Parts: sequence; structure tokens; C-alpha cells
Amino acid sequence: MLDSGFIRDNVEVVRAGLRSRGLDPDRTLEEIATLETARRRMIPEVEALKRQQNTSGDEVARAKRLGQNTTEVQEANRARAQQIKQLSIQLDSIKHQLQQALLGLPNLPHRSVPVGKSADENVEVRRHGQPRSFDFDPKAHWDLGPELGIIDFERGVKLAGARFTVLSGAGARLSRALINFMLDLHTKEHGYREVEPPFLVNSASLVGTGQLPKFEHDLFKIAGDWDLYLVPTAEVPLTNLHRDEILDARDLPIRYTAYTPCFRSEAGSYGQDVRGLIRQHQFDKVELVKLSTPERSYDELESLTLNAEEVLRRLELPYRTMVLCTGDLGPSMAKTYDIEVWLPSQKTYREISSCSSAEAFQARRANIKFRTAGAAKPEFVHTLNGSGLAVGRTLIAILENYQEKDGSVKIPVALRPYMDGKEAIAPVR
RNA sequence: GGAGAGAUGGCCGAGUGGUCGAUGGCGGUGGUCUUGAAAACCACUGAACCUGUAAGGGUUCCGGGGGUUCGAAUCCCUCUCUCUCCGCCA
Repeated sequence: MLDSGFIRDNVEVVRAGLRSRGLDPDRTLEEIATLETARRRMIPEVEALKRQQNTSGDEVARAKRLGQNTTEVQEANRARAQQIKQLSIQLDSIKHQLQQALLGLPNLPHRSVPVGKSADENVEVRRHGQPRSFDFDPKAHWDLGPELGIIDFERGVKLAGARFTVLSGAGARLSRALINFMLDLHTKEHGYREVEPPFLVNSASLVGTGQLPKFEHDLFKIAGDWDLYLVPTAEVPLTNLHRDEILDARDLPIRYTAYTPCFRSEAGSYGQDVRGLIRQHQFDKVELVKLSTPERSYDELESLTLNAEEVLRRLELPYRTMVLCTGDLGPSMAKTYDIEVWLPSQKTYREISSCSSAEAFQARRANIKFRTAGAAKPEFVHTLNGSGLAVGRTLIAILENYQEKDGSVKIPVALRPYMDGKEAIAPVR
């Protein structure tokens, strides 16, 4: 959420920022300006009446103590109470409309973000590792997995439906190994605190991080009389840990990591990545979240991105890091780096992590502030998050990049301690 | 699922219709004292919004919403949450 005062004072900056996302914000901005003006006109009106009412009430109390007649004042107050109530209802309605309009606006891109219309205009910032050259045709994971007997697509469909999958044997073990490997790296070497949050969250949490009110169709909602949704990412519970709190500047930056399953309805993605594990309704992810002061937040974004990349470096998987252009940036985010891992079967780099700063956009929605000793007022924190990494896609990358001509898959050295020293997964006969 | 109790400032805890934003304690910050520290003493110690360059001024907030009243932390209704006991359960 953008600050209405900031919008008022910087309409052109806001307009330009929203346009760079490919939006036409004129009508919304006009609506916001109208509501904001009305709000600021009405508040002093109502407050003046309340003040009269307070003074008058004190007079009644004083007069009653002296045993005087107060009927007239009381009559006047009764009328004024009615007036106050009516105006307050109007004012509340204006505030509500303003809030809804503000919640619907996306974040402004950071000035360092390249301007562009679509993912085609994202810019590569670095690349690591060489895609391996195969002396045979590398298979896709949707062939390798079943041949190894570790991914079962059919039974996933039987149990739940399309875009659900069963991992078993070495597949399930590899997934768990990856989760542990990632959590160990981030907690022991990168300074994150491990958290196990609820996998269901309420709507206030989802408003806080920006999934609601606009993107309800991407979520799985619990049926019945519950205000609960399956988490689409651990970003939601981790960022909301400090919702409605004022933190001490000395405790910042706060770094959290969590493993959670993630649930997404993937509405509107029909026909995309229908084969394999790339796009599922349920997938595992180790998430990184930071709360930072505004001054440090872009340094923190750089280090968070490197923390995520480190997973791929240790696993010796080739990747590249892209900075998303304005047109491809998620609504809540001011700047995003996507990390893309090489997939031999597709002969291309595919997204495996997304590391972003929301600046104060989420903090304003979730009301997360910090106080600096001696400062007059608390300030909003900056929130950052990134996948560190998406487990399913990492598993795919290992299968495809580490496959051998005989159909077996080697296990990356860094992962072997988590696999009882096992060096390879062999195909079933 | 059944029965009961409760929700007040960072924390504990008073307050049952009229200067109550709210007594007191703890914690925190600053100061006095001390070579330093502790103790003791003194002062300060919430947030949001409106107005103002600022200093300042004003309004609101005692879990949320609604009601009664000239006036509500205090009375009524409702919702949410927490706790205790019973039942069930990993």
C-alpha cells in the first residue's frame, strides 16, 4: 500500500511509476485525490463538534454538582450528538473507500529497475556455472522421475487431481534432504532464524502481504465458516509474524527462514507447464524473509539474493540471475531478482527463486514499524523475501543436470551427507 | 462438543456513569550521588489522525462492532480471542 500523503504530494511520481508497470492509473488516482480531499475536509468539522460536545458535557457535570437545571444544554447536546453521528458515518465511508482504493494499487518500482513491458525485457545481472554438454540426449524430469521410480504423476492425479504429484523412495528422500540442506545453510551460515509457522493463515495476514483483496483467485480457501487459506508461500506467515508491532531498531535486520508447503490454485495458468513438477498446486519451499530499516534494505536485498544463489552454487547447478523489469514485477514489490536454473531438457533457464524488496508496501499494510532511540515517531520497516529455494524445482534441476547415459542420476556432493552418503539413484528395471 | 471465567498502556495490575489517557508497581530513558558500578532519590516514559514551517493546538483509542445517556473503561447487545474444568483426539 502506498501512503496517501505521499500520493498527494507526489502524484506525478506515482503516475509515472504505475504507468511503467503498464497500468493506466489516472482514474484511480483521481478517485483517491477526491476521497483524500473529502476526508481532510470532514475531519476538522467532526472534531470541532466533538470538542464542543466534550466542553458542554463538562458544563453539565459542573452544573449538576451545583444543583442547577441543565435541561437546555442537554437538549442542545442531544441534537449535536445526532449531527456528529451522521457526519461520522459519512467520514467512515470515505475512509473505507480510500483504503480500498489504496489497497488496490501496486507498489512503485525502485529507480534501479529497468523499464520494460514483459519478461522478455528482464535484464541478466550475473551468471554462474556452465551448462553441461551431454554426449546423449538428456531426458526431461517427467521421464526420468517415473523411470527412476521416484516420481509418480498418475497416482498424484488419483489422490488429488491434476497438478498434484507423489514423490516416493529416493525422490521423497531427496526432497527432504534438500529441505534440510537449505535450512542448515541459511540458519548455520547465513544467520536466519528457523521458524515453523502455521500452514493456514487468516485474511488479515494475506492483506498484510498483498495477496488480498485483489488476488483471492490464486489461493485455496478453507470451506465452511472459517477465515482461513492455505499458505501460498511462507512469505505470508513470516512477514506477518510482526504485524501490528513496533520493533526496536537495534533488533534489525530480522532474518527468518522457514520450510513450508505452498498451495496455489494457479488460476489462469491453463496450458502452461502442464507436464512435470514445474507448476503444481502444492510444492515445497524454503523461504527467506527479512525485516530491515529503509537505509539498509537494498544491501539486504543483495545479500538475500546471494544467500539464495549459494544453494545452487553448493549444488553445482548452473544458473543466472535476472533483475525483473517494471512490466514483470509483482504487484507488492519494488524490485525483484529472479534466479533461474539451467534445465537441459528445455535448454533454457527456469525460475527457481524470486528475491524481492517490498520496501514499506507490505509494512504499511501489515502495520510493522520500528523505533529508533531518540526518534520522534516510529517508522515503517522494509520487508524482503526470497525463495531459498523452491524445493521441487531444485529436485528437477538435479535430476536433469546430474543424469547419466545409463539413466541413473548422481547425487550432488553437498547433498550426500543428507542421503546417507548415497552417490547415485539408479533406474528401476 | 458441554460448563464457567476473563480481555485495561512494553509487562503486572487498580478503576463500576462526569477533568480517567486512565492510581500504583515493574521495566525503559535521562539526571543527582559515586573513582566506577550498584543502591537510593528526582524527572521523563503509548499510538493514530487533523492543523501548523515550527513551537504548539485539537480529536480519537481501556479486545472488535453496535446500543443506552447530555456524558461510557465503567451499563446493555453482539462478535472475536484467551484461560480453567469435562468430553474427544495426534
